[in-house]
Amino acid sequence: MPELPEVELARRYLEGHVLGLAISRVNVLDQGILESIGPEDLNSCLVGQTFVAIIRHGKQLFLGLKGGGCMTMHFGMTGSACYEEKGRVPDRHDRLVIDFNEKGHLVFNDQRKFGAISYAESPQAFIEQKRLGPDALMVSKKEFVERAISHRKPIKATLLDQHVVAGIGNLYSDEVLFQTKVHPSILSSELSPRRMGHVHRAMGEVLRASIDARSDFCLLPEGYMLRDRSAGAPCPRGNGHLKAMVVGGRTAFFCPSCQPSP
DNA sequence: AGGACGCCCTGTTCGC
DNA sequence: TGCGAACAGGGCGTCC
Repeated sequence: MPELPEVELARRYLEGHVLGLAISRVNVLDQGILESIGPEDLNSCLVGQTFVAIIRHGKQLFLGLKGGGCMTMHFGMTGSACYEEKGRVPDRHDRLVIDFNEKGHLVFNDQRKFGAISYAESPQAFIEQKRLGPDALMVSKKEFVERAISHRKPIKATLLDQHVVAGIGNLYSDEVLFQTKVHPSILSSELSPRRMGHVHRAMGEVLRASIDARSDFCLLPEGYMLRDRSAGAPCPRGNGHLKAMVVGGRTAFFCPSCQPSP
């Protein structure tokens, strides 16, 4: 499930593969993934252009165009992007293919179609239009604490709210709360600034650790619950077993012993 | 403002 | 064995 670390890895990957290539054709295989733009318009926005920068904000990617403007890309749950040097063996979940003059292709694949592609004048314009909060890796402790503490809802729901901070999904929110020993259903507004500061620090550490591990959970440090996030799995600190509960409409895994209920 | 749903979508897993 | 229900999950919309 692409969250900030996976999207950052995709950003680096695209940066290393598609910059500077001349776009010759956009082939929309499934219009369902286009958001507020049609295939023809997207085609005319892109053809003849080149990508000059790949920018990430939270879980959102922006492929900046030489002539200004950018293609936006969101991976939803199952989305991925890859560059193919030669002809690609077609996959039934390929949703959009961008051909380059140099013969390569950028393929956007998305099994469950929760992903989205659109066009924006700038990343900033898109971020404002969607009212996304600051990026989880960029936000200062001060701003994060202020924003998060102002919400009277479970801390888990606050971390998942992209308007508060952008980039955290269900899995990493569990890890951040486990690392800080905070129960997922404690109200954000009930946490002291000091503890919320700890959540901020853990958020940065967890996201960076996952990027460093190339998002391979097996390579995460010992003591990370994402190495085995399931009900009944042993607590990484040896304090019993993990438990599942629904918070803010999502399944949260936590350690009842390390993260005492409010 | 926030909670509780429902919907989108499809592959997997579970229960009968 | 086989079928359908439940589930997962990000984001958005609706109603209370």
